[in-house]
Formats: sequence, structure tokens, C-alpha cells
Amino acid sequence: MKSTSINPRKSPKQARARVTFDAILEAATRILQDDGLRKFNTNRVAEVAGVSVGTLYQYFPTKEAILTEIIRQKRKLMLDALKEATQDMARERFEETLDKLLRAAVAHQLRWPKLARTLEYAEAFLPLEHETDALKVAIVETAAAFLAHHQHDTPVQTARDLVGALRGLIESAGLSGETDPAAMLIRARKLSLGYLR
Amino acid sequence: MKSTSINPRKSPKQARARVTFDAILEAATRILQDDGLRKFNTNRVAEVAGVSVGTLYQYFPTKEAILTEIIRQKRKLMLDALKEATQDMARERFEETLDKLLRAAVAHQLRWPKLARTLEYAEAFLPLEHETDALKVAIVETAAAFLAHHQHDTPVQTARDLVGALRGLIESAGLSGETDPAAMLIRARKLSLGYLR
Amino acid sequence: MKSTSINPRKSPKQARARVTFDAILEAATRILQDDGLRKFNTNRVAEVAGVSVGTLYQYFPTKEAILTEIIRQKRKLMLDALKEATQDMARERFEETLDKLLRAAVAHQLRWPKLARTLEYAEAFLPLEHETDALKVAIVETAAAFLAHHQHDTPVQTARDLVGALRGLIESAGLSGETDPAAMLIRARKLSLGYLR
Amino acid sequence: MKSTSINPRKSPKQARARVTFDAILEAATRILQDDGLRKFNTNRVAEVAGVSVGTLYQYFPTKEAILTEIIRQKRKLMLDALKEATQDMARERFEETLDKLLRAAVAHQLRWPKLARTLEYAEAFLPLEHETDALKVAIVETAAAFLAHHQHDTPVQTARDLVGALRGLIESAGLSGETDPAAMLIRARKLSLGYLR
DNA sequence: CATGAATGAGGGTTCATTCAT
DNA sequence: AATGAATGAACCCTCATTCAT
Repeated sequence: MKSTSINPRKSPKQARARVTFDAILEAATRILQDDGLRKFNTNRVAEVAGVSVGTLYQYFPTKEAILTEIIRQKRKLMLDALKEATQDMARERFEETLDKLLRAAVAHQLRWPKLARTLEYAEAFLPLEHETDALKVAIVETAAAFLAHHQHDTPVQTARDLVGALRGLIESAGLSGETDPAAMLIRARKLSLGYLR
Repeated sequence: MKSTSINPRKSPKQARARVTFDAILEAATRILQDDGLRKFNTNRVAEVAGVSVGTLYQYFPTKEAILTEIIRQKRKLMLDALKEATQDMARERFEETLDKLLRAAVAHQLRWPKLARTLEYAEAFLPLEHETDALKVAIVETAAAFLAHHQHDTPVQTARDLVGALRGLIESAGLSGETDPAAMLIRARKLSLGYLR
Repeated sequence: MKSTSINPRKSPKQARARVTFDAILEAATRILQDDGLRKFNTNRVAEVAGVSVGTLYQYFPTKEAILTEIIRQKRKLMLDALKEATQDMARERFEETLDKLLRAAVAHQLRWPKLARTLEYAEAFLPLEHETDALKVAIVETAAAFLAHHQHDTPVQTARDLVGALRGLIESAGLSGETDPAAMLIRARKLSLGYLR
Repeated sequence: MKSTSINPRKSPKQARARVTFDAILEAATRILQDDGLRKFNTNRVAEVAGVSVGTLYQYFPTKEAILTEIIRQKRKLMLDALKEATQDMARERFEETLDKLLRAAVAHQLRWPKLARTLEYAEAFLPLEHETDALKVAIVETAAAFLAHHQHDTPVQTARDLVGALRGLIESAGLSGETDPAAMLIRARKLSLGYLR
């Protein structure tokens, strides 16, 4: 793995290292959730993770690398969920697959709306990084493939529109204090079907 | 006006003061647009505005006060536009008023998507401030009043949902490089009518 | 003046600023003399100069910029002295001008041998900087011009050789504790005339 | 051998240990040559040497100990070369022995001018260490003994002067990119004979 | 003996804010 | 009022050294 300024410094192989690596990411995630970028600094991350700054820098060459790794992991989770949701789309009714997709999206955005928003914002100021960027594209493309499969004319633009609108919907609900995925799903479905009609 | 740590220090009454005040806000806005919060600092704002830091602090007690004032102004602009859009709603068809509303929303979000996004993010970490918060509520309420007027059941939640979804839609299009308000309006209308059906 | 990472940040115009600027350079010089690069750090320089780090960074964008400025000043002093020494070379006997040159060289190297050596070493790891580099070249060329004036065949190489050898001579004497310029001058003359024969 | 903070921790007796010891010194030397003191750190030395930091610290108690050992070895090499050059001075003409001495000096300084300069500089800030210091004195004394043998009045000072001047000459030529020992030898001879006349 | 994860003091730099002029 | 020099807490990151395995 290249040691650019944005990739993790070492893939943790020993058990101890793996634990430390994860502790750092978890601490960082918690800080981003609770306080946003403002208080996201390496000293605090290390402290919350229960390690020294030096240790943190053994694993991540810069503060941005931590952010990037969190984004990468979250995006990957989302992409995998979407792929799983669409894997049987050939055999399923449109609404059936759509529901799976929306369920995945709601699950990923509603639980930690502040984190999701912070990561979204942070990403804009990170140096473009292949894998992360590719993941972003892949997410839209997975949705677009689904739309195309069901005869949609402009699948890519529509997919991007819907991904954006759904993010806005779920985010605003989440930040208003809503936490019920079932209620959210209903409105997400309404928004999607309404837009796709 | 009280001089809390978040309100402007003085309402500029003399012409010269007004000019300085505006120059500072304009400089701050440009920096937020171009570089985001990362490079938004008082020294730079003063420099770009062509005044000294000392002068900047004559008008704004803290850095956050500048941010707050920008948000306040932008929100006020938006609110006024929405109010104007709905002022004849009693005499107009539903679609007619909706179009005016969407036109206003698109106009306000599409031109400076990066700025809009940055302000949105910044606001979340600003101390809650009455007027600004009130403006936010008023925006949703204006939309809700319109929906209520047309017999909608749950106007407030629906208004919040739509405001959120539209923001997400326009923001994602804007950040993807779209700049045509007309094209955006068509999709915004589709999203709204679809959701409201 | 460009604001690269190696030039001073502002040319001090007000009296207070001039004083601060000089205090920083003087403190830096003293630290380099006494302890070398090892203990040359911005916190210490600021402390010795009696200013805050922040102030130091108002004048110098990086630690290296301080070093560069010291080198630039010392070289300029040396170059001016050499130019003055050679200004009447057309009217003077060879030995007369040579003596002036050597006097200048001894004066500049013998007083602070440790500083001279440290600057010499530091320079090798500084990003090449036009003016400083030009000064270095100019010094050799001034000597070469003098040699050429007196019918020397390979003035540039000889000048470089002599400058190097004289530096080595004076440095080693200085570091051995010698402080008498007169004694040094005699040997410097012997070395020069011997080599030029 | 005592285990002060500057001597190697153990004289490597087993073959494997010898290899490791040498690998560390070689790595350190390469780093000093290529990047100077700036990037000379124990982690990097260990990495380049292909051993772990822990292993490095089995052999050297401190970073300075590595530097000291390199200096000691280089000086010893130089001293041995000078001793060999002067061993037949009783039977040889003055110029003959001098040439051998200069040949040794040129050989030692011209090949790695950057390394030589770095070691020279580093030495000044190392805690005075008997053996190394003694080697330095021995070098000058070897030269002085040669001068004394040929009826020179002030052999020690003259030897020191010449050692310094020759170092300056060769160093400046080396750093200017010259690499030809033969050409260098001619000028070194000229400098020496000129000064000794 | 070797390994390499962990430590934390040290040092470079920024930037919100104050205050003498 | 306006200026801009000065301040110093805060934050990023490095590297010499230790020690459990």
C-alpha cells in the first residue's frame, strides 16, 4: 500500500495493532458525531482512543487520513448494502427491490445524521482519492443500474437526483430528532415513487 | 441590540460604517464560497475586505458573529422570497404558487452551492441564536402554511421533508456542475408534486 | 517582495517593527553561535528575542526563512567588504589589494567561527534561493575579477580554490581558539601568495 | 569497554552480530551522505539497515553513538593512511612523502564531500569523546611530525593550518562537482608547497 | 537476541483576539 | 475610529527510546 499522505500507514496485522487501529477510528467517529470537525483533532482522538499521539501517527500519516478511512469504510458499507439490495432485481418486482434499497439508505443515514453530514462536508475538502471517489460513483451507478433495468430513460441523472433528495430528506428528519426507520421508510418510498412516476 | 458574543457589535448607521460592514461580509462570503470553513479566518477576511483586523473587530465581536450574520441575511432573503411567492396563494391555483416557491428555492441554492452547503454545515455548530433559528422555523412554516391552505393533513412534517429533499436535490445537482435553473425547476416540480400526491 | 516560504513576511517599516525584526535575527544569531542548529528552534528564538512566537511568525514564515535572512545579511556584508577592497585595484599594487581582501575575509570569519561554520552547513540544506545563491557566486566572482585583472589564467577556479582554502584555514584556527586577526592575516597572505605563485 | 552513552554497546564478536553492526553503520552513512543530519534518525537508519529499531538499540545506546562510531572509523582510516604515507619519510625526499600524504587526504575527502562535511559539522556538537578526539589530534600530529622531520619551525600550527586549508580546498571542489583526484592532487600540492615555502 | 508497537516530550505553525498608538 | 503589531493557547506531527512478546 502506497504511503501517500492519505492512506493508512500500515495495515494492522498483529492482533494488538488491529485493536489499536480500530480504537482510533472508533474514537474519531465518536468525536465527529458528537462535536463535528471543530473538535476533531489528533490529540483528542488519541486521548479518546486511549493511546498516545505517537501511536496514532504510526497508523495514520495525517489527520485527513483518519477522516478518509472513516469515509471509505462507511461508503463501502453503504455500497455493499446497495449491491446486496439489488442482487435479485432481475427476479423481483420493481417495488420490492426499491424497498430494499431504501431500507439500506435509511438505515445508513438515520442513525447518525450528524456524523453523516459531517463526513459529507469533510469530503469536499479532502484531496480527491481514488478509492473513495470510486465508491461514491459506484453508489450512484448501482442505483442507476437498477433504474436502467426497469426501463428508465435517464438513469444516471435520476439516480443522482434521488440519492441527493433522499439524503436531504433523511438528514433533515434525523437532525429534527426523528429516529424511527419505519416511518422514514414510508416517506422515502413516497418521495422515490413520486419522483419516478 | 444586545452585544452578546454573536450579534454584530453595532448596527452601522453612517454611510462609511455601512460600507465597511458590508465589505467584511462580502469578503467573508467569498472566502466561504471559494475555500470553505477551513480558510475562513478573521485575518484573511480583514485582508480581503481591505480593512484591518482591528476594524473588523469593531463590527463583529467574534468570528462566529460574521458567520451568523451571513446566515441571517441569506435566510432572510430566502424567507422574503418565499413570502412573496405565497402572498397571492389565496387567489392562485396550487401549481402556480408552488412554481413560484420552487423558483425562489432554486434561485437561492443553485447559484452558490458550495456556499450554501458550508453555511448549512456551519450553522449546526453555532450557538443557537434566536433570530436565525426563528428564520429557519419561519421558512418551514411559510411552506407549511401554503400546504395547509391546500388541505394538506400534516403540513409541517411534509414541509420539512420537502425543504430537506429539495435542498438535497439542488445541492447535489449544483455540486455536480449543473447551473441551469430551468432544468432544475422541472425536476424540483416533479419531486414536489410526486411527494405531495 | 514575494511571500515564498523563505523570504521575510514583511519588510518592517515602522520603528517598532524594525526593532522586533532585528531582535529576532539577533537572537537567532546568538543561538546559532552558541549551540548550533541543534537548539535553533522558533520557540527559543522568540524567547531569547523577548517576543512571542506569534510575533516571530509575523516576520518570518518559517524557521528556514530566519536562517536564510541571516545568511543573506552576512553574505552581503562580506560581498560589500570585498567590493570595497577591490574598488581601487586598478591603481594599486597586487599585494596591496590582496591584503585588503584578506583583511576582510579574516575579519568576517575569525570573529564567530562557530557561527560561520553553522551557516555554511545549514545553507547546504536550504532550498536554493536566488539572492543568496547569487551572493555566493558574486563573492567568488569578485575574487576572480581581481585575479583576472592581474593576468591570472584560470581566475574562477583559482578564486574558488582560494576562497575554500582560506575558509578552511581561518575556520580551523578560529575553532582552535585563535582570535588574533593580525597573526591570521600573515598566514592567510602566505597561503594565498604561495598558491598564486 | 564501558557502556557510556556514546560508545557502542557491545563489540560484535559473532559473525551475525558483526553483519548487523556493519549494516547499521552503512545505512547511517548512506543517510548522512544523501540527506545530512536532517533526516538522520534511528527509525530510518534501522529501516534502511533492514533491522528493527530494537535491534539497533542492542548495538548502540544512543543515536549519537552511531555518529560517533562512523566518525571514529573514518578518522581511523585516515590516520592509518597518513601513517602509512609517512612510514618511509626518513628514506624519502620531502616531496615524495608529501605526495603520499596529499593523495591520502584527497582520496578521503573528495569521494564523499557531503558526508565529510556532515561528519565534520556533527562532531562539533558531540560530547567530547576521548578516542575520537585523540584521533583528531593524532592526525595533526602525524602531519606535524613529518614537517618537524624536515626542519620546520612551528610544525603543529603549520600542520593544523594545512589540514584546515586542504580540507577547505577539497571540500569546496568536491561540492562544486569535481571528482577527479589527479586534478585535485595537483592543486593540493601547489597549495601545500606554496604555504610551506 | 530480535521485533515493532507504544510512548510523550519537543518543536513548527496558525489564528482569534487585544491594545497601544 | 482605525491600525496592525503583539500575544499565546491550540494543534499538527516527529522521533529517540523503551519494553512486552
